[in-house]
Amino acid sequence: MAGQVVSGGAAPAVARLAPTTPRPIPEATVARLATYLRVLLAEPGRAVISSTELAALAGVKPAGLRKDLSYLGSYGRRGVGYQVDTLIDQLRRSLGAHQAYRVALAGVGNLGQALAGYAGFAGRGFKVAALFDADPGRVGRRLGDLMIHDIAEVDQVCRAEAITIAMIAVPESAAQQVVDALVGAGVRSILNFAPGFLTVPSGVELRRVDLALELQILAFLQAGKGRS
Amino acid sequence: MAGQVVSGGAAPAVARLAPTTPRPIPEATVARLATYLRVLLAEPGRAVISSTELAALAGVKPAGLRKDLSYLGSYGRRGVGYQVDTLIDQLRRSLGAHQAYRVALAGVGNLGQALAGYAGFAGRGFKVAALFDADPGRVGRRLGDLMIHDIAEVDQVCRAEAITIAMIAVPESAAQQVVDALVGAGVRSILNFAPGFLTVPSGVELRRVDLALELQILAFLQAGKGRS
DNA sequence: CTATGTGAACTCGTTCACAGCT
DNA sequence: AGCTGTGAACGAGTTCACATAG
Repeated sequence: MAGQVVSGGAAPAVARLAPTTPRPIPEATVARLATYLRVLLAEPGRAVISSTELAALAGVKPAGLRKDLSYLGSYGRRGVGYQVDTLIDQLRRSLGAHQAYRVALAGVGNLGQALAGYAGFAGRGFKVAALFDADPGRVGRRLGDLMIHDIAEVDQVCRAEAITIAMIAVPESAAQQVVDALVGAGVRSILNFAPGFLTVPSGVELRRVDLALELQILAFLQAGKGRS
Repeated sequence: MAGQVVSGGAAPAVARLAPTTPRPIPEATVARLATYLRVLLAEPGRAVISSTELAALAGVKPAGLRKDLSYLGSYGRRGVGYQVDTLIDQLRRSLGAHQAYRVALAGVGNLGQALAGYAGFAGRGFKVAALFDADPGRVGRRLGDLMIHDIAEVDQVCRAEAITIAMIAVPESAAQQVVDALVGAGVRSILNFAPGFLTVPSGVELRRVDLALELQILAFLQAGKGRS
């Protein structure tokens, strides 16, 4: 299943026996681990931090934080806390955040342009490295320092750039065929901003961000149906 | 908080009079209900639909769909299926989607401008009705058909417009004080696009959309998938 | 004595199988 | 017979309490 993806070369020199990572990490935990990493990086000049302190900064409970961290092994000192730089390193390793990912973006309309210029990606290890659109009026133009390619070139460009992660912000009617094209181009992870149900082959991850849905949930809660 | 969950167990002898929802609806179900509504609205000229058909369109399993719909009462006909217009009406009512919500948007930068112009909101019952920013270079300018107000005017404008839902797309460093200002202005539901942990008083709902986080989860799944 | 690591209880949501209308 | 409605089993994830290490 795992298609070999050539990225930059260099095989990991030491295949060290993992001291720990026996358990599968729940996705909810992964999301929080990313939060802990972000918080720690924003807390400079700190040598050691306790679960209570870090939990407060991240908005979770201490016990839950310790359980989350336990998934990546025992990197805390009992009676002391966690060594910050060690913890950052382990979080980066577990999240795969030790490298910078280059992502493709399909759909350079209203939302797509914002994603292409979103400053929040860079600091978290992501760089929008290729733009695609189907509109002839957009293809060939530049956005920031990138040229907008025709969606038909997705295969050529993604393989040349070794891109395996993509975001799509195209109209719902075009979403499925764009997904198919991306998958055909070797993309294995897709973040979809279009509403609607899309299918991908097994081995490809698809996540959806539905902006209107988030508002609908808020409206529901406000209407008092989910009272506390 | 969620009180004791009284699991089902209605005695047959007790006549049930209220047509309204007796059980609390899980948030995960609410999200799917909104999906069913969207799918149904995109399926015109259809009188009746079965759980199997609707489930296929929404990408869920038939049994799960029936359980979801059961939270809003029994509006299906056994042996037949669901009356589409009745179902749409009930979904709208339960979701609070029978009315159009007017939402405020704080932060009219890169992402904020995209949200202000996002076409997907209108069809789902939301209209961006007020814009705010702290940058003097933006305040007073127009975006679409709205004027950008100074964030200091949030109280005045939100109360005048009776706005109770807001989105914030401001830098992380300003997010908490913007939230505080919105809450002070009577906003009870906030969708936050800034990373970071924010606090709100009880009675106010806060949801977060972290774009970089979604990519990080994808990167994790791609790199270190639980299997081993 | 302090703070971590984790088994175990508990809560919440999903899946299943079948009972109950039409 | 067909399809819905739902109790009950199941599983994932969270919380808790305490054993454990420094």
